[in-house]
Amino acid sequence: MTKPEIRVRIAPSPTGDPHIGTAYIALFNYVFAKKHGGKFIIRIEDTDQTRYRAESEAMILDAVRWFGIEWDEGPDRGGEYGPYKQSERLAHYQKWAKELVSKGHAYYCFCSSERLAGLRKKQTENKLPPGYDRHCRTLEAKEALARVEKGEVHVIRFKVPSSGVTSFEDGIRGKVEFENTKLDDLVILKADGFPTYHLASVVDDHLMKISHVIRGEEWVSSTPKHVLLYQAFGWEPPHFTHLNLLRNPDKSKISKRKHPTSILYYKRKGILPEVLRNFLALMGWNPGGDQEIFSTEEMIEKFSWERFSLGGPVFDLTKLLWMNGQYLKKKSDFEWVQLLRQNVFTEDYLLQLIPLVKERVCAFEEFIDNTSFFFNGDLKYDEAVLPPKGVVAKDASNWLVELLEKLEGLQSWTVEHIKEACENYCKEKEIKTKDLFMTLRIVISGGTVSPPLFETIHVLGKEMTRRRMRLASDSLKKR
RNA sequence: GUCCCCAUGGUCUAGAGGCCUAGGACGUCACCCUUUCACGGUGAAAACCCGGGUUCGAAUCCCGGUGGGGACGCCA
Repeated sequence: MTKPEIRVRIAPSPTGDPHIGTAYIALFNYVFAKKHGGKFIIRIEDTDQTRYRAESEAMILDAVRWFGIEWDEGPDRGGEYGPYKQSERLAHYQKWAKELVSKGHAYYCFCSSERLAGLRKKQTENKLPPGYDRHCRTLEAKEALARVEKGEVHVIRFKVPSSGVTSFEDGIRGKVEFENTKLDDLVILKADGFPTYHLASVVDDHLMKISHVIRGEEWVSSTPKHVLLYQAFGWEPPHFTHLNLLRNPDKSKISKRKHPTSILYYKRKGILPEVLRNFLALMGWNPGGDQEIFSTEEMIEKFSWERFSLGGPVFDLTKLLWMNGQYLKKKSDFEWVQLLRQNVFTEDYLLQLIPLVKERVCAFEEFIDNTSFFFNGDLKYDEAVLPPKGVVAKDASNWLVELLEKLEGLQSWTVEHIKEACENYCKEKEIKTKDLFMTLRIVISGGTVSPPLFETIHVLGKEMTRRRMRLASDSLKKR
């Protein structure tokens, strides 16, 4: 008998920027797979049509590739168990959801979102744990089917047993138990025919022969639901391992409001991918002893879950920067030239910059001065001049926060969209464009003189813009 | 509110009952090196959440509290 193959996956959902948490989870999945000669798979979980961003999928794949871990199967390279995009696998989920209905493990539910919202509100007000009241669970199967056939809007819910205990063996936490009475009947198939995460991941993990599910701690409390689903299907569940979540400096789950979370930010900043891997590895794991600098190959060689400690690690930019310096010092001068050409002075970036400064530069000696803020990280400027005359610091801080939200919501990062968002915001808030734009100019460029604002923001990119606006609004708030 | 997870300096961590006078790293401070800055070197301040057990002995095991986090969506 040969041992079953180790197969692990990451399942990012294309709803925004490639997330540092994805890189973290990916690293441990990858290392675990390589340690045991297994396969590492990427599956795109695009089952939420409302939050779906077309450009996000390619960005995530590119970011993971940059991060330096290669996948064996995935949406772009296929594999034996494809397709690797959930939106292309809808038939599976519908089939298996109906299977559960016919076996009596799931039922049609016709409750409206309004009813559910009202229910939740009432439960919360009465200090009860929110959850579905199983209103449709007792419907006659025949009657329900008739309503479905009539075209009534419905979802499919899973029938959680009303007694008993569901447990699983976590790879690093040991046995975790939940009482079934504490679980509610989760939706597995939405009204639009798309599956929820719970159904899709269980079906796919089974179909793709995933042996170990290594994911973030936020999934611990839904794992019993997944185990129950496996049981209902009559499938063998995979091994589950839940990693601690990366934290903001205030210990809450890492979030872009409080900490840069985009992988692109770190890339843009000039962090080497091998440093990010080394640093992330240290968030919970270490090779033993005092060694802190190590390659991913070394990590694979020495890896075991026994050396993984729980407790949410705060992601410390300062130490990351120190480590990056350690690596950079060891690079040869020639390697530096290569790295600078590949990461900083790229043809592509220079071509974006030149049109912005061409008219204001008479000789190349002026080029650096005119573009330095495009290459710098966090800027230094006199905060006193940030709020326009007659505006209090706190208001200016709010402008930045609110405008940033608008910019985050943009469907694409184009000059037109940025311009529109900024101008609309001024109109909405009855702010003088001159006031907002000067503040913004200083925040973005560090000075009162710069190339055209929207073009500048566009070229600077979302990650840096976000960082500078957040930093500025935070320090304004404190004034 | 309910359930689940976690708990060593400000931060990342070592520590698997005596090796702990709790080790390393980042950061901080001081000094040295140096025309400056940085690097580098030396040193310092800084932690076992609290209370009960178990044990000859507990940072380490058990229980309870406290604290932090996560989850409770037709989001993942």
